[in-house]
Amino acid sequence: MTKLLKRTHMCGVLNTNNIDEEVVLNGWVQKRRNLGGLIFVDLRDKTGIVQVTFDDKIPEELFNKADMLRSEYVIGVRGIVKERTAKNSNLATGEIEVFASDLVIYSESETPPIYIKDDDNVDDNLRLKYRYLDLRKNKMQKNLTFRHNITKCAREYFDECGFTEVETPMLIKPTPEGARDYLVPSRVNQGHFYALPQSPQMFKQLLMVGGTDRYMQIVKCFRDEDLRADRQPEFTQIDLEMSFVDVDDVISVQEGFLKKLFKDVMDMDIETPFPRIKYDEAMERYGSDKPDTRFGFELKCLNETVSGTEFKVFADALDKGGDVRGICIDGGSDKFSRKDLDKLIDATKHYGAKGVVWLRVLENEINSSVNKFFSQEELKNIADVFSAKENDLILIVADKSKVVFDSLGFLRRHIAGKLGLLDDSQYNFLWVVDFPMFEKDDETGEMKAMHHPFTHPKEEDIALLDTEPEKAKADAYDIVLNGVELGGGSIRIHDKDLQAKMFNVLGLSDEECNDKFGFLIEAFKYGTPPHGGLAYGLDRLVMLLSGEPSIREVIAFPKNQNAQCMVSEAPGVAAEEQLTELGIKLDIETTDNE
RNA sequence: GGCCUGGUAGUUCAGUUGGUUAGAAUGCCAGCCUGUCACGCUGGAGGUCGACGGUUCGAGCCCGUUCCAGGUCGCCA
Repeated sequence: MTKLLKRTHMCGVLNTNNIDEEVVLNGWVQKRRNLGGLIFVDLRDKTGIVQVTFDDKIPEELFNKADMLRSEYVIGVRGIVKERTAKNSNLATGEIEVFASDLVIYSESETPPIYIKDDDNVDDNLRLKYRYLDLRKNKMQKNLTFRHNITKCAREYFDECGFTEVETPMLIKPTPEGARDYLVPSRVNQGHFYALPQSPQMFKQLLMVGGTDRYMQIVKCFRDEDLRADRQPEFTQIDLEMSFVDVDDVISVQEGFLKKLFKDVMDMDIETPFPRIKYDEAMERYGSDKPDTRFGFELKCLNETVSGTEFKVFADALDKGGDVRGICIDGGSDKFSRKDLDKLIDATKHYGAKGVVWLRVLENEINSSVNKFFSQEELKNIADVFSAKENDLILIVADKSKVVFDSLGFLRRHIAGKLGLLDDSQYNFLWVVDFPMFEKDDETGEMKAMHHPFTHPKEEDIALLDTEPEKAKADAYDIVLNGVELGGGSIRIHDKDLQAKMFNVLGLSDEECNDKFGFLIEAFKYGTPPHGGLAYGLDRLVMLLSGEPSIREVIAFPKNQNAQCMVSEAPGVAAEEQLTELGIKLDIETTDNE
């Protein structure tokens, strides 16, 4: 065992106040620069980098040892802090350096496959495979600390508000609804499976029945769905539930949290209460249920303006009960060439749009892709809906509503990005409220709960459940920041008759209900407080506040797009004995990593 | 499952119309160097061009198949 030099200071905190102090530092060699009779070593730990200097006043043996140092060697150094003769303003510790008097090499390192540098540009896969090296980057350590500060703030705030952190089980009953479950076989109950929770939803409601009053948990959740830049198979929620509350109560507690959060971790004062917008209005104006309100380009409906038109695309859409809507890009006409427009139009095809009609408002006329079908006067009428002025660009989509909203919602945000209108320093919070209770499954035509089956309808819409359930709105809300859904929740049903009605609309038989939610329904028989809650996507929250483009940057060991852990190579093949013990026979061949 | 982009040195990339020995930067190794901090200078090593097949006198480049990665749509109560 090498001698341990007991650390007295972290590298990144040394400054001119430490001059003439003897310090002991531990860390990794960022870089060695040998100038011949003088060796500089940049020493790094999670706080930063400091320069250690070896000169010819030290014993030759020590100097030679310093010459052996290579990147990522782990060392201990004893030395005296001195003011630098040549200062480095790019380095936080650039005013000083440490003249070494002792050096211990704890461990050597092979040449690392990735650079330990914040601004590197290395293949994601390589970063994930060597995540422990990647994590040595100052930026990654900052992100982990930042995440820690956010969870710390959440625990403090909700504790002050009377919440109790309670752990709910990780091995729960599979639910065939919603996202795909991760299944865990039970050895003791062969042929039976646990699921890993997609959220602690039912258990947190049981806690309310159990008198916990206010619950919070920072909790891992699991969904076996395809990955995205902002979606991992295991992710973390700040999960909350409160008894004896209505929508306003939940919202005001959360606004208090976000205000404190921004003060504590961003040192920013944000204004509360946040604006609230109804779901229908969000769709009408932004084509999205999570609108980014940092810029304009709001949607306008053209159904009336173009009614009676002979242009087949518009007429067809209207005939079929669809919509004709558009957005106006202020001063956008000369920023997008014909080729650019073609690219934009092509990109909207992902969202089902078969085409996009464009209008350029010029000095004395309106140029458009549909000049053949519309008179100048008709085009002018369209432009007037947007109060368009010279050099504006209008983009119109006609199709069924969902396609129109999705396409324009995409175009709106995409174009804002291209025009550099997404200001990272601006934080626009928004509550989207009054979500519909149900959505129709396109394939089966069945009604599905938009949020989940325990969501409370708005008081005035309860009667609609019997007559026109598709029109019923819910006491459900999402918190949206700059176009990203940070969290969502609802007031829950606590009345068993109303719950029965809800299941009825969803087309669930008593048997199905019992099978899926029996224990919750049973619990509700014994005195249930009115309750509601909300859950934040912690990873997204950290991503957004740290300005990272992907949640992988704020998760220590994320999965790659195929849901594999590149470090440990999970998932792996189970041993034959394990499977036998579990009573599981595979009907496919598996091998380890090809 | 669909679509888009990519895969060439340890790493990041370039590679012309298909042409002879596949380049650059950086990293690595060795030597020199006392104020560097992207140290400098000199020299050196380093390649199954993702894989397989095809076309061709000749393939990093063209064609087909396939694997891998990222993004995205579907999916995500």
